[in-house]
Amino acid sequence: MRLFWRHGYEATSIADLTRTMGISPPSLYTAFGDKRSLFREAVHRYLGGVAAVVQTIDRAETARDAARDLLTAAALGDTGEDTPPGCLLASSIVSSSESAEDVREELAAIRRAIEAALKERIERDVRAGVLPADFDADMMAGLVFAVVQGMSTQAKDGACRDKLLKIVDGAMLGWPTQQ
Amino acid sequence: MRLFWRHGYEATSIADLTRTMGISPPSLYTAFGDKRSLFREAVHRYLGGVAAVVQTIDRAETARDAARDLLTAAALGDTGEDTPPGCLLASSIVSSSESAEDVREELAAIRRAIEAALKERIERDVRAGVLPADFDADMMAGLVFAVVQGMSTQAKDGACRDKLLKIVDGAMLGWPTQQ
DNA sequence: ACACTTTCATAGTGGTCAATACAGAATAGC
DNA sequence: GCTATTCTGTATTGACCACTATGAAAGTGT
Repeated sequence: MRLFWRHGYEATSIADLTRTMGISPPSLYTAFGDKRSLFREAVHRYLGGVAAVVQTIDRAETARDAARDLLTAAALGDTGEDTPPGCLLASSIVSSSESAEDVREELAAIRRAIEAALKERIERDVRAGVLPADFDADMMAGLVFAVVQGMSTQAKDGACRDKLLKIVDGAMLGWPTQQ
Repeated sequence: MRLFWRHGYEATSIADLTRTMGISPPSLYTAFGDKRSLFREAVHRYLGGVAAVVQTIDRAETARDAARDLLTAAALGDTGEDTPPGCLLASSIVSSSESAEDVREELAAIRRAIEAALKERIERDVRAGVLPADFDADMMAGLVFAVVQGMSTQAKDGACRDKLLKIVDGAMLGWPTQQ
């Protein structure tokens, strides 16, 4: 997983993977099918399942908490001491060859699904009066995920954890103050 | 340039380039040296030079204008009708193999340079009293560039222009109201 | 102890990569 | 008209890609 995380999907070769995992290519293929399936497995382990992420969003105290939790988790995950910089989901396939386009689209679908869950969580708070009626769920969910994506690249560019946590604070400035 | 823009640096092959440009490999190599130099040339044409971008930031009326202009230009550029979705600078090398790591670092340096220029522009406005004394330049410049990066990925994921322009508005909510 | 199944690594498969050697065409100089 | 020189396209280079066929080694049941 670390290799995909560090170098992305296409730049990670089967030979790299077998060398690191200490197994031979046929073992890898009988265990995982093909490179694509192995990558899917890595993404699943990374996220702990899309459903789990969506559930965490739904069960947050408020939409604001959900947004801040997502951003903070991303900032911390992007700058873990024992893990590669950046986010596997955000950075492992951004631009791809046509042969990997469908893998890219799978990741994009996951990103959209999580963003949609946050948007619905925001709309729920708007309906409940927790957030103002003119609070734009589409805008704020989009902003949160743009920032998640952007922080991943910044981490790869060398940004430190404090920098990313500042960005999280900056991204939350548009939310109404608690009171 | 369009090929690099659409598929990224590593996923674009010399064969793709020569086919599209209508020239043969030796012509390309005598004209540009190698793939790396050709890519550098493409980035230069895309940005119109880093110095020009920095100058635009410096010459903006206010730091706020500079930030909004950057974000808006990115949102429009990411969703041009006649150009590939996303941003060449932001998306053409995010994760790379070790052999392309130095090209990636070159792009990262450009991104950092532009962000640093915006940060300094903000600090100038803080010193001049245009922005409050506690306005965090590092935070807001970081936020702007995280959003620029994130919008590029969202555009590649299929986001439309209106969505990105909304995100721009969201990213600007943290700035003090004009008056 | 022996036949049989399963496991796994070596050694390749065809294909594509960035980059170039070389041969033929076109142009210039006289 | 003829040689010399500069281009340009084809074909090739060695390296690496995802993936697999084959054969050796290790168990396992009797």
